[in-house]
Amino acid sequence: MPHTETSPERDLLRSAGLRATDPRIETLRALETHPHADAQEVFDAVSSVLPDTSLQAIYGVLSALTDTGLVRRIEPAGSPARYELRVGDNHHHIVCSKCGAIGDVDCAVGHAPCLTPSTTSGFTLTTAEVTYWGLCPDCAAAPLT
Amino acid sequence: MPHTETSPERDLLRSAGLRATDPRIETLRALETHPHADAQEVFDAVSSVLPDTSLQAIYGVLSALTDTGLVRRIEPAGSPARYELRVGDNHHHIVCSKCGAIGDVDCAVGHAPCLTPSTTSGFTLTTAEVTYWGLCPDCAAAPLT
DNA sequence: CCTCAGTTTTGAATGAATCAAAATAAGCGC
DNA sequence: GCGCTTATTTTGATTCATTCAAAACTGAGG
Repeated sequence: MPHTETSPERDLLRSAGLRATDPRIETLRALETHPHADAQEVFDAVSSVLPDTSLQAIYGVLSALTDTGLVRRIEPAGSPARYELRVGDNHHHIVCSKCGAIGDVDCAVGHAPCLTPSTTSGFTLTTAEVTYWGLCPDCAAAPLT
Repeated sequence: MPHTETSPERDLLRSAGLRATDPRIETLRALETHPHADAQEVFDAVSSVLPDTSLQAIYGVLSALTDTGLVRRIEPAGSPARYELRVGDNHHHIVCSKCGAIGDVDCAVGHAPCLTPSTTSGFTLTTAEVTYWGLCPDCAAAPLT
């Protein structure tokens, strides 16, 4: 009888109109523990609790969660897609250009105007996305490798 | 005797310390004609002039040009890598979330401060990248398909 | 014009992600 | 609680963009 009991993850799934399955519940838990994990990392984490889970199931879960807005997908250049729980929304990401590590960055200061482009080539603008690039603490500390 | 004559592309390559080969010259020309082209599109354009060129050669050319800063590589989520000639640097990109088309956008207004994050999770910041998302004129005109 | 390192060709391999059919199970109504 | 229906997962194969590697070639300095 898998997960007859209630849980925050179960409620979250149900309120989004999704069935509360074990892989989905464990995927949400994995993302709590591993922010910015990619599909493989989520799979590894879920597998340790549900050994019969397939990687394809994880892809399916992640895309269902992304479609319903429970999870956000980020795709930095040169990195596989990464996922994070949607927690409010005022933050961007900083990516280590050496090792690919990702950090959260609070919304830039003084910027409501910043993200308004001056021209849009005829496009209808819906969102602006900011990605910062730099070095994570570890890579900055080991510049000579 | 391929390209003994001088040309803007040849000079550009030589001044970057690269050998002026036909595939490189034609790749630069292809990017003048096709801004934001991906490797396949560059290959198609170059092939029409140099039928013996291989796709792998194009990948090699693009990575040499990118490494020397002659060309900039952009990688919007869900799109293969795209390339553009480095022309000054005050612009960002707007991507059509429906068809993937890309447009240039002049630097956002009033923004020197905008791209300064308030916290950086311990990362050393080097650059900030802005990507706008929206609908291109064509996709905005055909919302019912 | 010759030589050699930088390039390209040719052919194969990788990694991330998607597709599809069959098997399974969540949660509705009874 | 019990089936039924449909959403979800499993299983297995496939696509696409990109990279790797060895051999053949060629630009350009001497």
